Amino acid sequence: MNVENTQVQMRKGIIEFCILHIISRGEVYASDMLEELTSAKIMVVEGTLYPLLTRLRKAGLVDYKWVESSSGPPRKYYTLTNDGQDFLSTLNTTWEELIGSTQSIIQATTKTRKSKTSKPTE
Amino acid sequence: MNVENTQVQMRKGIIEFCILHIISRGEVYASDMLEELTSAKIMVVEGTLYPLLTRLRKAGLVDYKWVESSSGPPRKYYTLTNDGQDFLSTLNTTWEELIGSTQSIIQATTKTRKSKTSKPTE
DNA sequence: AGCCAGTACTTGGCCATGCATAGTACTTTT
DNA sequence: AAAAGTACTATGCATGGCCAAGTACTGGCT
Repeated sequence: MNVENTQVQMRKGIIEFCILHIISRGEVYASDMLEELTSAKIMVVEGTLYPLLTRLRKAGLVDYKWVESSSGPPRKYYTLTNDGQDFLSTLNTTWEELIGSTQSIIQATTKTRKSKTSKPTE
Repeated sequence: MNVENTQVQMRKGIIEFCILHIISRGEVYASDMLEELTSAKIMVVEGTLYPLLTRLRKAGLVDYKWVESSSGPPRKYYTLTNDGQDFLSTLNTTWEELIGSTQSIIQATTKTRKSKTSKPTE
């Protein structure tokens, strides 16, 4: 149990959320997404992103089309499906609730504690 | 890939963060923590909390002492160790960075997109 | 005393995600 | 033709949340 690992765990699920957001703003392919995530200080590697995109496609949340590139192999440009947009809307709500809940916990002071059952330190 | 599962994944690691915060505010036992998490709308069940507390103890981040109860079996009252406090400090920074990064992604508008390599939809 | 309900904690197994690593395929450069 | 670069694919591992069943202690009830 080290800090690095906990930081990884904290990001689980959030990466998916971010990817959906990025795709929702316009057609992109994998390297575009990696660039945006990196510039936002969310470090993601290929081995994480590609399997995730495959999962999203199999779930019907995103779709893609092949577009030939002038410099290399063709690229998969992704778009959100209707289901994907609904999914993202739900996640937006979930995210806000999660932030709110967490903030309420980390900002709570000791006086919040209901001393109904707790009063050790004897 | 359903919403429920994604919501579960989003909370990974964050639960650990919240638990450490709750313990940092004073001695508590498991039911106290469950109560605080529930009132903050973070649904956690015993099967999640107890193994987590065991992990934290084995990692030396928390410690506990047995306190007899007037209504049932004795309870484990948890406290943060020095290592636990250091760990929590680091996580606080991680949390703020994660929030900031995610907000920057979900609030970005299309104009943010660097059209260096991307310009399909022809 | 014997039994049941409530409280607190424990354990084993399942599933999904992030990631490391290696590999395939296509294009351009030399 | 060989090498380098780009884009995508596939496999296997580690971790955490959760379900479910189980253990152990206490107090109330008959």
